[in-house]
Amino acid sequence: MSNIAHDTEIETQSPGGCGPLFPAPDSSVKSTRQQLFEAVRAAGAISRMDLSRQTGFSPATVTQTSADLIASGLIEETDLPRRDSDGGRGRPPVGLKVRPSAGVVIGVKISDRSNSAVVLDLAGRLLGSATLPAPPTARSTEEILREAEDIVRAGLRDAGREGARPDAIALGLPGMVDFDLGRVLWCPFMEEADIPLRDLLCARLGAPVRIDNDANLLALAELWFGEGRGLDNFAVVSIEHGVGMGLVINHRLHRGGMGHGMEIGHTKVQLDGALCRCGQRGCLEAYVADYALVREAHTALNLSHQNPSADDMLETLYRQAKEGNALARTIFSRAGRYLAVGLANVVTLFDPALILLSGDRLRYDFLYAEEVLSETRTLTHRPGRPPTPVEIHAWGDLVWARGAGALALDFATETLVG
Amino acid sequence: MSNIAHDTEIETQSPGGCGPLFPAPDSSVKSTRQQLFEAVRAAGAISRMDLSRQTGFSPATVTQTSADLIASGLIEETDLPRRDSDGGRGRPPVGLKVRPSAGVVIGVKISDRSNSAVVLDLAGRLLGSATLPAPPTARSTEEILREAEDIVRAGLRDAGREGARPDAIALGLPGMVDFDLGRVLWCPFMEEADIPLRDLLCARLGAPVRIDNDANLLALAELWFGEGRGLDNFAVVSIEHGVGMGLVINHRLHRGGMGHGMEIGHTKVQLDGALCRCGQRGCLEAYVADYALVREAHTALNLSHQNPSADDMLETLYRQAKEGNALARTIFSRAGRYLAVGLANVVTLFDPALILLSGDRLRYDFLYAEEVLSETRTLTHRPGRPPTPVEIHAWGDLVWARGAGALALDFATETLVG
DNA sequence: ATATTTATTTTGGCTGTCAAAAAAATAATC
DNA sequence: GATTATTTTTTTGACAGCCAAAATAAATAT
Repeated sequence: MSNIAHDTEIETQSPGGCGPLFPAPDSSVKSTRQQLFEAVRAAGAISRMDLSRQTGFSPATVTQTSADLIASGLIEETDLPRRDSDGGRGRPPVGLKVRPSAGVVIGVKISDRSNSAVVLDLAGRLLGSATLPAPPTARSTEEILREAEDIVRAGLRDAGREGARPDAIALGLPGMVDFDLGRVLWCPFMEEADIPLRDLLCARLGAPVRIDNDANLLALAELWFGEGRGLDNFAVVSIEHGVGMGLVINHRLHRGGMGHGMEIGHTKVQLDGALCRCGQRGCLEAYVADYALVREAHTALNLSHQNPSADDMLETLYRQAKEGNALARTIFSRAGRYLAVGLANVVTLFDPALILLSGDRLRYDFLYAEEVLSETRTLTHRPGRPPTPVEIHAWGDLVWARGAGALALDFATETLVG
Repeated sequence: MSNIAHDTEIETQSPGGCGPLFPAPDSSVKSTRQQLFEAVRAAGAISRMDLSRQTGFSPATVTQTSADLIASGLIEETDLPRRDSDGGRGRPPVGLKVRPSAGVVIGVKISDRSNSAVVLDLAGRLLGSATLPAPPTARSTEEILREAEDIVRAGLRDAGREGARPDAIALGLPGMVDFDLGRVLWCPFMEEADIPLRDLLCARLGAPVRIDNDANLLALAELWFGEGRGLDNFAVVSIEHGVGMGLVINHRLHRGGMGHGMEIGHTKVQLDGALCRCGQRGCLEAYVADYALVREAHTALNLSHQNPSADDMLETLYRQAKEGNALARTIFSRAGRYLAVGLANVVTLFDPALILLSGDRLRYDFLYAEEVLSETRTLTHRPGRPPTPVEIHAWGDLVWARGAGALALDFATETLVG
């Protein structure tokens, strides 16, 4: 017979109701105006009917709202490339596109090698860019501010808009950045910590500013301009000095519970493993980052009497591996295996639709080798399910700035259109 | 001078526009009616003014909509507990609460030990429950359907609603479940694979059905009835036969890119590590799951001549560890260390506001020991940031069914209120 | 009793959205 | 070349939803 049992500890939950508690009214709902504007920008050029079909708004609403957006100078009519689909009968559609001069935004990336900036119009098109060498030393907040100012100015000059006041500026840098508060909690090349950089920049540059972690910028670059545009969710993993990750969930960048970046570099791939610069052992970064490879190269290449720079050392190690030096090869191959474990864990935990690998070209041959990808596939093999695709995406040096540009674009759109 | 460089590969992206591409009009927007209903349920009992303040709708709208909801028989007025805050001057507020008889839903959990069900009213209150032993053998789809029917009937009987037609039923089971398609891709105790169980159940039980992975149910139980109600995001990790995880992001259960559960159990904690039943090596599960412990117990306890059940063996191992048997202790302590690595990786990657540990009481002493939690803290230590809280949450056996109840409640709400 | 305070309802109006009809602009057909 | 078919876009009129402000209700304080 039925062995019915009551669960007494649950019975007592009555006073408070049930269901998720929402802290504030959901602010993520965009106005029709903004939705349509963004759909126009996403499409490049699109007819009113297609807009209606894509967004679900009625043709009447699209006509009205687009008239409104045109009157505001935000979009304009344009020719539409001939669509060969059905004969071409009927009234030909007229395209809508973002009016380029509706706004200007700037995306900036500050790093320990070079600073760069892109200048974009409100349609997301590149108006100009600039790259300036960055000092290799630790820098004060004041220096960072000046560098930001310089690179912004150089970018505007290249775009032929000297002295223009951008509608939004976004700046990315490595380290721990609290996006919501606009503070740099820690940055590898900054002397000070916990700096309210966003507000300082805002005051200095006379434009609204957002700051973010550079790994997030990569994800934004893919989401806005690259592979990720059509995907519900994906992860971008980048190997530079550290190992970073940006995660897009449901078409939006996910910044984690505390508002900081996702730190794949410090996931543990080995219990009691190699020492990481964070002080812990077994971090992925301690196996695949620059300094980890250099550390091993130091031993393997027997270069301890010289004192070459880290970059040179890495270069040498890389060359030797390519020439067939077994020791040098094992260094890369071990790093590669651990990288595969790290990637596999991301796949297993998040199950993203795609993983994009990004970073310095130097590393492609070894760390992004087919061997690593195949090991990742092995480690995540699930019967009956296709393996998560892992792609290597090589961009130019301006990706980061481009991602920052996307962030700025998003911000400016809210201000100008919303 | 400025070392300006153009990035040619980007210049050529013009045709397609930029920004995320949204596949379909965002369907996640709820009607005012439903938002207010859910706010009432979340609060338990709440005045119209408080409702207005919480949801951001004007008092006028709240009055109108609540009148509408009352007319539909979904909510009703109620007394409000005296609020001592300010003197108690002015017109006393009138409470609103969900009308209990507005609907009935059932949450069901099928497992390899016992099946259970809870019957809830639309306010989320427990009307009745039932638990029936489950056969330890592999079961056919037909058997699962019959068991589901039985446990639903037993639940309704316990709730004194024999023969009632529930407004929604949700069912959870271990394994791989495709929520969106309503299919069981694989379940440890089912003979067949890739079964459209949702639709089969729907036909059999005559009510709308949803099915989900049991780890997700735990997360839903916490989100609706437990610790997670007030949190933006959190993870629930459960150790049973396998190791599962449910992840709540932004007040919503995240089901992963492919729609399946997050599989923390198969994250790799050791390169070339212990063999897992999934065929791979180094999975967390291969160190902390039942069968892993039993495997080691087999060696340690020197019981190979007998043939005790896995449960008995675990019990023996546990007792011996408690009595001070060093070998038995090392088994648990190693498992604990790997669990710490697994948890640390979740913290590092997701940065959730809270991690809840859930599972069988038996395991609390060793796998959920303070030692493990402290190791997790060590492995995730970030200077300047407080450690991610990890809590052990002990529920009764009905948690899973309760989580399924939440899922059913959500479904029924949409149908009845939306 | 009267003033004060807080909650709720009523009123009137505004905004956004849509369905349906009309208009516009083309190709196909006779 | 006129007519018809087809597709896009605009116009029209109406309705739903939400709100601000005023009015009403129900209590406490004086």
